[in-house]
Amino acid sequence: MTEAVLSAETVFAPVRSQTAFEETVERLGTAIKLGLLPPGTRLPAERELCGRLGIARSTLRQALTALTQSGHVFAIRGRRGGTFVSDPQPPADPPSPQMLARWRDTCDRRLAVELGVAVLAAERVQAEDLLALDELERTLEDSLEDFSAYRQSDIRLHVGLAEAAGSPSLVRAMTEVQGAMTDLIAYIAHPPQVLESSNTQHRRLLAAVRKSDSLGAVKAMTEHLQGTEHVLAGLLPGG
Amino acid sequence: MTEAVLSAETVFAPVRSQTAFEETVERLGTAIKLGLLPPGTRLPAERELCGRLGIARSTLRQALTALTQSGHVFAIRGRRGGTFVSDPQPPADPPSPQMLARWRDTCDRRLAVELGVAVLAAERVQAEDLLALDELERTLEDSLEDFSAYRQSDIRLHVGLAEAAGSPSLVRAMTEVQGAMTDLIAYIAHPPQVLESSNTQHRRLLAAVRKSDSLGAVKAMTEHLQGTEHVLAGLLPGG
DNA sequence: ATCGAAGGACGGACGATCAAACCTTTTCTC
DNA sequence: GAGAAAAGGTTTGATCGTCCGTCCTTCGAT
Repeated sequence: MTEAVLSAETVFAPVRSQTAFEETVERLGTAIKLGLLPPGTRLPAERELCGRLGIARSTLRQALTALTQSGHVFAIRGRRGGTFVSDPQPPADPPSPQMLARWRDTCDRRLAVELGVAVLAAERVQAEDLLALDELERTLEDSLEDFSAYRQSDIRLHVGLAEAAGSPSLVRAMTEVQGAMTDLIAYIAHPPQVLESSNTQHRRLLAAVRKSDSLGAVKAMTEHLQGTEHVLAGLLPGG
Repeated sequence: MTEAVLSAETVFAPVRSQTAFEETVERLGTAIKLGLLPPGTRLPAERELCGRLGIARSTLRQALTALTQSGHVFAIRGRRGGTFVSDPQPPADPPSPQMLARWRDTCDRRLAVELGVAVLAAERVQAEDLLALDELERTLEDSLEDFSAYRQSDIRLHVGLAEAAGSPSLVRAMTEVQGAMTDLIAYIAHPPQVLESSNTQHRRLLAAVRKSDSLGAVKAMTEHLQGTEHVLAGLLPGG
């Protein structure tokens, strides 16, 4: 009976109606911040992109204008013009208070996505996926001194795992949740030794995935995520 | 490099902008179908509910009208009136073609949510939660002959676990994904022996959660979900 | 010099949503 | 029995987001 009441809390919680404009800014902005669309990348032409996104061109232009003003993209007119990802990217802005207030919930969501991805990747990974993932892991080894570069490749690795898991929803969820995590950890110092231990976990994770060892992948991933969570718990309120 | 292309596929995928009206019908309808709002339940008064949902009263009424016409709720006027969940509920309509086409993706999403919930519940469950979960598990034992009743309690158990996990997002995600699963499995026969083995897995799951054995919970949950997936794989295309 | 492909700008139409009233029904209270 | 109160039901107008179509501007390729 107390259960019905608890569920009702979430059933009757506010409906979050993002507009197409907001959602587009979010999607493109996150992809850019995560490095999924690296600096210099040319976006599809407006007339094509609005079709792909399923929105009107005017709505897409609103989003692109916002991203232009925030410095994430710039436009070049004329033939061979287009909209390009800026280089360098503008500095990330500090996490919002609401973001900080919900940091644990964000970590929980991330946990779910990453565990699901770990299990499915272990079940479904292809040889070619493993080659790409190994390459990314090697890149990570060489980026211990540059957190920005490290984080970029780290994201690629995790999103790459989601792609190897073969679930479109989980790829989407992974990018969303990595975007949220990036906002949280951008301002936190990550000394090389922390990244080193993170890499150890990456290796264990990939080894388990290679052996199709779902449980091993879960174990490695759990430890991997606990590292982040402990750091955040020490620095943020409500830890 | 091939990776950037793959990610772009999902980055540029259509933005799905549900209207407040649609989202409200979905939320309330799912909660009702899942039994989170049992027949006879009185919803909060319109003037209060629209405030809680963060929408205008006219929008809420659109949603309530839709749910009334589909037979899920009915309204009584006058003082002491209100909007009530119908008893009995209208029969579920068959899964849509798109639903069937994406069934594997739905299972993947479910896997992620359930694994995350399993791990977090094992870490955070309270004694009182365990009492309620045990009670639900006992109810399940007595419902082997009535799949409708079984499914209802099954959902309660899984949502209850999500609540024990203490993550609002995961409670929401769990109800969403259980709603999707319900659409998929409503028309599939579930003989008592299948439910019996499902119960065995429930017991193992709860035992692991009780021992704060995250890995055991993951293992039990994985096996539990594989049962469903195998059944679906045998009956639906793309298996 | 011209054409084509790209971004840029404008305006009308439409639908979803909101806000604020007001109406009708029923029950509780005095 | 006469309100008052609490609920659903109705109406109206304004606002905003979005779509669609059209046209303008820029500039590299031919």
